[in-house]
Amino acid sequence: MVEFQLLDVDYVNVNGKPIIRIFGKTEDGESVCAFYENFVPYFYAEDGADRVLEGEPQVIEMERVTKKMVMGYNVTKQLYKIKIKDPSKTPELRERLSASGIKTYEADILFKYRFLTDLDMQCLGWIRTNVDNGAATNTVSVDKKIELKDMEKLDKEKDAPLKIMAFDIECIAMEAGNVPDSKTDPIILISVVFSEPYKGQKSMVLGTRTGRGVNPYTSEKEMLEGFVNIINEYDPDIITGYNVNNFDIPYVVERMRQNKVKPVFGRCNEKQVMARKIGNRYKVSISGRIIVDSFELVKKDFSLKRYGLDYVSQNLLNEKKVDVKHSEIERLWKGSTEEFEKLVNYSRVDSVLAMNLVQKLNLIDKYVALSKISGTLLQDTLNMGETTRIENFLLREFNRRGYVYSGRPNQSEVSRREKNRRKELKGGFVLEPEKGLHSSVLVLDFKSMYPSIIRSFNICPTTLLTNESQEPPEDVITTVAGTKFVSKNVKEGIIPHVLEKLMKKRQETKRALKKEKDPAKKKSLHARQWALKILANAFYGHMGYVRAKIYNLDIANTITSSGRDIIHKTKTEIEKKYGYKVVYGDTDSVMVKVDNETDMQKIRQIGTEISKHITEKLPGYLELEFEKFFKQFLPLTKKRYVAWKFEPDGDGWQEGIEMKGIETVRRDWCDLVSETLSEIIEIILKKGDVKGALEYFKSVIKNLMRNKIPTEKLVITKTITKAPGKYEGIQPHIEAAKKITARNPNEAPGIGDRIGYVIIKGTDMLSKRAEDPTFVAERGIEIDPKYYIENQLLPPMERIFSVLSISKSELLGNGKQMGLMEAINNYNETNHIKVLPRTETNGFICTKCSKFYPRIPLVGTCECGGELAFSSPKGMVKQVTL
DNA sequence: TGCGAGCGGGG
DNA sequence: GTGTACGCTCGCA
Repeated sequence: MVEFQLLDVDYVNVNGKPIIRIFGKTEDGESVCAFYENFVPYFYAEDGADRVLEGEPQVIEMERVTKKMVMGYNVTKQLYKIKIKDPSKTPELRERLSASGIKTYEADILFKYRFLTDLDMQCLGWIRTNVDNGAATNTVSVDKKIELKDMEKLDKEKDAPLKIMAFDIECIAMEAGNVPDSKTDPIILISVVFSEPYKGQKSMVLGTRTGRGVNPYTSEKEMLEGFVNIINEYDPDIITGYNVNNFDIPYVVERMRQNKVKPVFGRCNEKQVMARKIGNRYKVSISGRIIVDSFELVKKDFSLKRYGLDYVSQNLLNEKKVDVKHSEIERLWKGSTEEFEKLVNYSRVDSVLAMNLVQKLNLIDKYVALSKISGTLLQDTLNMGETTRIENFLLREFNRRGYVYSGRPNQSEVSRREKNRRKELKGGFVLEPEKGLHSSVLVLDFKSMYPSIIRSFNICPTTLLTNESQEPPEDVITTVAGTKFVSKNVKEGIIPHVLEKLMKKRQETKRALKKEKDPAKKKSLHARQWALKILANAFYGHMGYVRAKIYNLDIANTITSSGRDIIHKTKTEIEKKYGYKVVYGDTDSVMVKVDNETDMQKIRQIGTEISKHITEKLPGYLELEFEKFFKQFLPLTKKRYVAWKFEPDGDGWQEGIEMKGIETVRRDWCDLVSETLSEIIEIILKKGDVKGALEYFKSVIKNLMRNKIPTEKLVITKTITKAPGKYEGIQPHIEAAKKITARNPNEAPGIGDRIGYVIIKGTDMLSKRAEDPTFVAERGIEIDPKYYIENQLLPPMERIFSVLSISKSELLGNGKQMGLMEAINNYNETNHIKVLPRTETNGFICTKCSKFYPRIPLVGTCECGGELAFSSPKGMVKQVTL
């Protein structure tokens, strides 16, 4: 008997017959490959297929079947179920049929998914088989080979232990300053890190130079062969590294090709590792193993200013890279023993960090949970988007109930949909926010609004009444959008049904999570409830996604218009019944100003009371919830606000600053901006002191004018993206790079390097005044305060103050809300810029050439010399006086 | 405001 | 492999 957990599936063609291979792992950590024969590929096609495929040798059998269609209530069709020999011939047959105007169904389901769906097997699910014989094949390299004859699916929560291997390569670019080219530039070092010791070692560095801690090889070819052997012997389930998908793996594969080394380090001895270029990215696959690119996962899961390995490991792991610049690698490689050792260590640490990111941040937990729920293979869950998961999930649910799933839209269908969607799909309801700083605001949210709407109105392609629907029944729900769905009594929609299952499972999981003490189980339960939420929330978006197989604009519109209707009614009811003002609302939430109530007990009570009342009045499963309390709430525009929030936390409250649509960290801002912005927001919200915030802003400007701000806070960072000569315009970071190069040709920055610079005083054009911060600090060169005030500080600060200057004019002295302008003029007499309060304006427009500016340009006039006027969505408003 | 181009990470 | 595969930021009108 063997029990194993399913990790990956593929198939091989043996004598014209496909054999499914299931790669898995036992609880003891043995790798398994189970072969499943006699699974026949098939698809469906409409009438006429018999004629077109007459005499086709691929066809084994054509069976007449009646299938339910996904789109429209009670639509059935007579189809042919066409069984064929070779799954890879399907596209060809599909195209032939389609050329004759015959529609096909499920002819775009990958064979491995056809298998998983029909046998109802889950990725990471457990399988038990009584056969324990080694299958007679040496095409795979695993601990156990099994012929899968009789099997049983097990309901087992436990996960098999997965072996991880991280690696990183170093190479030297022939052309200095360029990224190495795998066609010409050899690999010099490969570092490898193991999650379980391999030959007693936690890590290894392979190299073509001898030295301490290096496994030496006489040539690159030999080293690559050594690398292949290590992988195959260690037999990892997961291969990771930083940017392995788009750099290391394609690079290694190409070097192997150059050196005539077979890139075979998957669990199949016959399949080479694939690294195919698609667009400007690579798609890589290693059969039987899972590639986890820690760079791509970090980028998806964490919001950071930068994603370089140095920055990422510093910020997420609090671990440091060995400090080696790319330009130094060649020198270290050719240098002294010590220098070489530094390089070896540098390489090793990079692999360690890639491994630590995966392990310490639990990067794959979420994807494991998503795979288990959606039935998508882990590798696909990692690489692909939500669409794949939803479609894999729904294929099972629809097939199980006698439906044949719709096909993927072709390019022309996609563009047709895109055109209509832009015109016709209306989004959620966003209330124009009441201007000003509000105190005591309740935030009430609809719990999973769109899923609840879908369930409440039984919204599903299979319940939608279309003109193809047979015998429209009496019991019909007419939605606010005018669409009609049969009620649940007549027939429960599949999507509402699965949503109910998912939402209930989530509640159960959350309950279990509360009781669970074991940290490992807690982690997996947490990931599970998260994945259930993500999947449930994705259905609405999916049906409104133009590439979805079950795209339906009417359904998407029904969901959003129901949402708008509900929010609208909620607002009206709250204002009518309680006399409170709804100051803002967005899609599924309303913000209610509760006079100036500050008693937290009372707040909670009012919030609960309103939610309860509204919930009772609403149809179906819709539920309004008291989410949190904003002690101070400052809306800037739709979708953008800052607030001092208090979230209920047991009997107490969790306090914090919430910012929506406002970034305090942006890569093109220097630290001074982020710091000042955060500070000002904090003063306004927590102290309610707009004047104080203004004073603070003035003091920052004062310090800037007196050259008292540390240079490092003024550094702006940009990446060199192409050769210096290829830049058309003059750009500050390029000018700074030129200066660095001129002073020290050894340190010349190249393509891909990030350049930090500051803007110094002078008469040259701005870009020419960009300077190396170290140089500026050493020489005590004066920075240009005007630049920092106008280009860096002012735009974000003005966004905050402009909404306040109107509503809080009493604080600044009546009619003298130009405080910000004064602040600047006090310290800079030559300044021409006036900050005007933003009322109905969305920017500025030239009176002469009509060029639009979101903000007043520095020079105060348009490029063409024309004068600027306020622009509003309704047109030009009034003249700007400068 | 609304859209298209272009780049990220890696050495 | 029953393949065709981003997603955000920035500059420009």
